[in-house]
Amino acid sequence: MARKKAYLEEEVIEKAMLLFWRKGYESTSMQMLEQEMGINKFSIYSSFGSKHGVFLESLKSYKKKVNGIFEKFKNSTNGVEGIKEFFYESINICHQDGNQKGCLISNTYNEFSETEDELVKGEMTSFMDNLKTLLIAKLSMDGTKDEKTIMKQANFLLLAKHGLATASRVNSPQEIEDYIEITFKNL
Amino acid sequence: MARKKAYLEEEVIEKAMLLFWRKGYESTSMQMLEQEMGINKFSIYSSFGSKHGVFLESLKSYKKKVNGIFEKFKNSTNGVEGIKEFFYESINICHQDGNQKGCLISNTYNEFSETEDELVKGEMTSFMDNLKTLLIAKLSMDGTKDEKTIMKQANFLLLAKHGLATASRVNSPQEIEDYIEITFKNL
DNA sequence: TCAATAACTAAACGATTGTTTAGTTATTTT
DNA sequence: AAAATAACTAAACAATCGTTTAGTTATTGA
Repeated sequence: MARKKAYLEEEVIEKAMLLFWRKGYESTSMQMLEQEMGINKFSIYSSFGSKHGVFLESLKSYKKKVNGIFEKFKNSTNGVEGIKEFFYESINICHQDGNQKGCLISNTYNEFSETEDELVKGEMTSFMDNLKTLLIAKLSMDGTKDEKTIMKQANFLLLAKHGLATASRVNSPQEIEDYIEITFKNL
Repeated sequence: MARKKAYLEEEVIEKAMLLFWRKGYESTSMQMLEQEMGINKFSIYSSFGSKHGVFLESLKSYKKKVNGIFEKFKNSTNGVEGIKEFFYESINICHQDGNQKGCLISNTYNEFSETEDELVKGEMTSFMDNLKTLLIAKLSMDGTKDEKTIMKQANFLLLAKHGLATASRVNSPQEIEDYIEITFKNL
């Protein structure tokens, strides 16, 4: 055939993801992406079609990153304690490398909430829906709570998780620690 | 002297604020501001110097808007119950006019957290610090809690308030209602 | 070895960003 | 009424945005 690609798409997307994670979508330019991904615009466009395409692939890459702790949470059998562990592990990812860049999913959720980008928003919504279903399952595990309580607590935790991810960009570790402790005190 | 201004700066800033509130800073263009404020670029620049200047004035305008409920909270004498009322009134502002645009302060906090804009970030931080001081005062009111507990609960509520304001853009009223209910059950 | 083909470089694309400026209109004071 | 002055209109500014395209380089299969 012809010349081979001098880069692996998976690798350059990982780099793009890290940039989007730090800066958000709108504030990241193609110029920055060129530099960070180490390939030029032509290559970016021939591999991913558009800036939007790079972003969607970056979201996939991030999901792979969190998939480990998500699977572990899915397989946990210790109810509320499993949820708490999941929260702590999620926060650890947010603080990775000493950064405070939050969670890419939550950041994206916030940034795109007022846009018309139904594709990205759909990705976010499905993620939240999956999390809610999982929370309900874990809360039901010990069999002591009625359905109404379970639904309320699931909504509470869903919002807490999103708020926590967002807050991890600006709040101190102590504030976050205190928040988690009290959140799980009465469940 | 000479010709009079055909607009009131206070009025056009109110309109700019509503636009920033809806779209955020970066996604709002001068073209949009012209249209929304009803005056042209020259007038905007002669009155406020720059887009950044318009934004800072808009933040002031928003603070005036929330100042009422903030003062009421400051003067409340019923401890935790006063905090809860303050939370509900804050959420009502977020959902004003049937919109779901969150709280401009929290939105700005999120959008600017990774920028170098120390001016805007300073405004946000001082706002949060004031809130924290106030929360500590209200939590101390009944005199039953030790200092350590008070600090933890203040951190918890600070994060809850920010998370709530952020979540109000994307979560349903039911989810928010459930969140507040359980949040205050844990105190 | 050589035509075929895909990946590369680099420059330019039109559109839009925030900002400025030249020229016109309206109001004020003497 | 006329000179002075500030607010207005509208066009253009340079810079940057995401995207495309023409031309070159490297690798492939025949």
